[in-house]
Amino acid sequence: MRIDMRYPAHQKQETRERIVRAASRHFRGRGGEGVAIADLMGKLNLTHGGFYKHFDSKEQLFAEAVAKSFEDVRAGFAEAVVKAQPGGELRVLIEQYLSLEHCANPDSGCPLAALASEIPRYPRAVRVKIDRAMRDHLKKVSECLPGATEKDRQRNCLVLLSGMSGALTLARTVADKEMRQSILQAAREFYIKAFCP
Amino acid sequence: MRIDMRYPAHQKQETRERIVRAASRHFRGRGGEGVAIADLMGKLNLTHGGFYKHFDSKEQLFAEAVAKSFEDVRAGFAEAVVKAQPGGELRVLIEQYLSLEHCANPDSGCPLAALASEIPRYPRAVRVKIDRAMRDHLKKVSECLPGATEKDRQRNCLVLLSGMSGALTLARTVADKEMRQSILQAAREFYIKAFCP
DNA sequence: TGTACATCAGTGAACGCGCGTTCACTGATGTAC
DNA sequence: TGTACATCAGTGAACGCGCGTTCACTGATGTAC
Repeated sequence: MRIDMRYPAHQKQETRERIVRAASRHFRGRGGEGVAIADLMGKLNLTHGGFYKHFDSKEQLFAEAVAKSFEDVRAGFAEAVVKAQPGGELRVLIEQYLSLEHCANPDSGCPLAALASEIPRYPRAVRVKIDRAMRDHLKKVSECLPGATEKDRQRNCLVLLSGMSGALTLARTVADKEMRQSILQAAREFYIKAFCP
Repeated sequence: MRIDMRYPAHQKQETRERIVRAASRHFRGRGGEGVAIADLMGKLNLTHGGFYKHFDSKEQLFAEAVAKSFEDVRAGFAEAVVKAQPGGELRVLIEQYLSLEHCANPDSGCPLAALASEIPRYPRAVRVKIDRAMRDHLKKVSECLPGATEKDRQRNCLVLLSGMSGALTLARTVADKEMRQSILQAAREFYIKAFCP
């Protein structure tokens, strides 16, 4: 009897990560119900059947993909922030978040803006996972914010991030380009004034 | 040959309105894809086939229902505002919007918070219709806001409404009740300080 | 070094269900005469 | 006042499609000996 029959290679892990990465973009771009497993796998030159070798369900993938999206966004923040002059980090963060570019590219942007209104409708297990990722995100981003105590900074961060995501979503909703611009601009000015020392 | 064969009664109009009203609640509560025509009609003791005597498509209904939702919300505002002491209208509006009650009842609440992130994915025709309703809403609500010119007030209104809807959506997303409370409270304090003279 | 073989990621057909939309129909309404 | 009949809101079976999930399979990997 064999007891030590090892599985081959770590390639599985890699495939799994490719799926999550692709899903993260697709979900943000098209919403939870706009993404079909077969399509998603097809984009990676895989067939849909294999999906269940990696995930229990589409919902599980959704939760992981959203969590991953927060990390993505933070990476984008970090990139922008190092280019900022000292003291101007927060301003850069706000300007980037409320940019036309972010507005036009939901699939690589903030998952809160892209998916927020559908998340509350997912089952608790999914939401708990997303919740954790979000708190983590909040905690990390709050380091850039003003506030005497950590609690203060986190409260500010909550308000800033939710406010900006609301403004971005609103901008994406309106059909008129000019209106979109002016929403973004008004929000930029407001949040910079409110939060940048 | 008869030329003047009138249709019977105005009852059709009434049915149509009942459908829009029910849809307005259902869509807010479950999202665009969470509502099935047959279900919706069933709730009104009608069968699904008749739906197409009133609407071209589900999307058309969605657009109308969302537009209707804005009116609903305004009616709720108006009700709260008359109870406020003079000068305190805006504060009441903010407190009501960011209340636990609004948070717990998306189906009778703000469509922006309930549906915002899926609207951008609808075809242009739908968005244009929703857009018009939203501008109308904005214009009317902006009368309660501070600001020297009408443009100023509208800009403020844009920022306030989008910000609050972001905060409300975030509160609905988190799984933990205490966190939900503290999001709402932080946002309430912030927006009251920022906008109430 | 070579051969048998267990494992398991990935394949693709099939299942089953939900649901938007169509369509032939029914029966109540109310006008024409 | 009564009767024939056109209209059309509402019915419910049927169609067709998309899609999540399952399952028997294949073939490459790499271990055992």
